[in-house]
Amino acid sequence: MTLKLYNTLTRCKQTFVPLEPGHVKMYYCGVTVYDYCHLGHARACIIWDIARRYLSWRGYTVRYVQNFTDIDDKILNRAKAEGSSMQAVSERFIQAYFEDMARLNVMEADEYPRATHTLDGIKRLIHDLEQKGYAYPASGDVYYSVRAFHNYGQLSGRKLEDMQVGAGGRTEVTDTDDPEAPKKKDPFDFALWKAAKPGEPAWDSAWGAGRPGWHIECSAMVRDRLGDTIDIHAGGNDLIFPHHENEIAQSEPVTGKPLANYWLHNGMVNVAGQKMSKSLGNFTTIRNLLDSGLNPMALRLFILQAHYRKPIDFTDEAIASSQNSWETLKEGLLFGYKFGHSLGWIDTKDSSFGDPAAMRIDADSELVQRFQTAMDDDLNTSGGVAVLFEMAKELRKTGNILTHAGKTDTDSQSLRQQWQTLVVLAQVLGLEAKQTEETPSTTSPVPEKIEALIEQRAAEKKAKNFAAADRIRDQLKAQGIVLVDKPGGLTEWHLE
RNA sequence: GGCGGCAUAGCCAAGUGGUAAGGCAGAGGUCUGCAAAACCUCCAUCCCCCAGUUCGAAUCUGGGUGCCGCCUCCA
Repeated sequence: MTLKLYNTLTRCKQTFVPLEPGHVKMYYCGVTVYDYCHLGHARACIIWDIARRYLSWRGYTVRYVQNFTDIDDKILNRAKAEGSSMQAVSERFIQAYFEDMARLNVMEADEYPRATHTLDGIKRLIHDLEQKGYAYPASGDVYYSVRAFHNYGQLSGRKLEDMQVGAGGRTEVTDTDDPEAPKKKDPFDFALWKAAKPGEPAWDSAWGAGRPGWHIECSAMVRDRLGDTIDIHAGGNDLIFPHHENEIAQSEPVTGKPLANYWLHNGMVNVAGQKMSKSLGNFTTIRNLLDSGLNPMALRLFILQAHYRKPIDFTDEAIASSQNSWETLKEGLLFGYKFGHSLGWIDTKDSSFGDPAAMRIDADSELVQRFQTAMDDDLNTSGGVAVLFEMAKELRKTGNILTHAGKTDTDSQSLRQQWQTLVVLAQVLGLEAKQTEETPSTTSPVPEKIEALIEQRAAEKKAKNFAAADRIRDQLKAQGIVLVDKPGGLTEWHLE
């Protein structure tokens, strides 16, 4: 079986073949750190986290690099508004980023280059572009000459003559507010270097003090950290044009090589059918969402239910559905912790128990194969999740039978295999159930007391004082203790 | 104006030529004093519309309709 990925550059699904067998160089265009991350960022981060996890699971050694854009007008504006500095603002939101991602169980990248740490590489690249005739200085700024690059538009599939300048509605052709407009030879040219403005951070350069434009940092970081050509370049589909188009234009004339072999783009998160974005004001931050009680794994499921290239709609109903879905999956994932001991598994107390890295599963089993087939098809996560649910429901059922009947017909080792397969595959999607989620720390119930109450309830039932019997049941329920009446007048209890 | 995408049950969603995965929600039954839990069962003759190709179409082709994204802030 081969992994196929949809490549924006070629507009089709292609068999993934890395530059170097067994190794993958992957770069994800990360966030501009001027505010807390919202659900849209969560989607991108989770999807590329899963791409990376899946590649690793498929046996590749993945080198995963993600940048932080920490030089930007929006960061500066925020710093000004707060009477703070650009550095202080970006540090704060980088910290917040790490906090949010840890909660979402997004693995850390191998490296997190920042624009402010890549100035040498940026200046070198601009210098090379200038030497080769792709860039020109203009009163302290340096611009990229779009018409000098014949392949311009290859990624986004557009021609310069077909594009409307300012169609995005933010700049107008004759806009006098755009101070760069008169300096550009062509309206489509973009800034590689911006001359310093008074009171703003600036770095020395051959063109005078200033700061880099937005697109150049990614070209420079990829080159510095991963080399001239990488395997996978990922990001939101709103970055295809101009950001990724410009990255190609900046890198390829200098190196003479493709910047990336596979360009992968995720779809947007929508609210009421429209893209979630800062400018529309319809965004929800990750931390707000999680602080309001949404389980991070439920949020993952929300994102995984749809294919990564399609838009997904953020609604209360969808979130509630994901929350309930997670409860189902979680029961399957916790099976080993709840029943392993009673099934005679001897290692349930070991520190490595439940660790997917220590588990060996049957890679040829039908379920694993189905999972892999789905994921091999351009990361069809919703197909993969379906396999997880089938396994989780089966385990939940067995667990329920164990709770209610005390025994099961399925043999212990086979159950162990089923459980481990679920845990391992869930881990590939970054879905993990913490054992601690299960046990409420509020009250540790005293078994003798409960037994006494159960006996008391049985007596009340016998005397047909059902109201009194129900009060006892409700009282225990409030403490998280669920009573199970079984045939023959027996009552058992377990924690919720 | 240019480029691209999407349309499948009450909701979300996979499936891209062989007769509709999965999730959420819902219904009936068993059990029960009633519940809860559990167990069993059910839940799209059909995939936006029209025409065509084919033995066979949700899937391919042509034409519509509707919605969305990008066109120098963007994940």
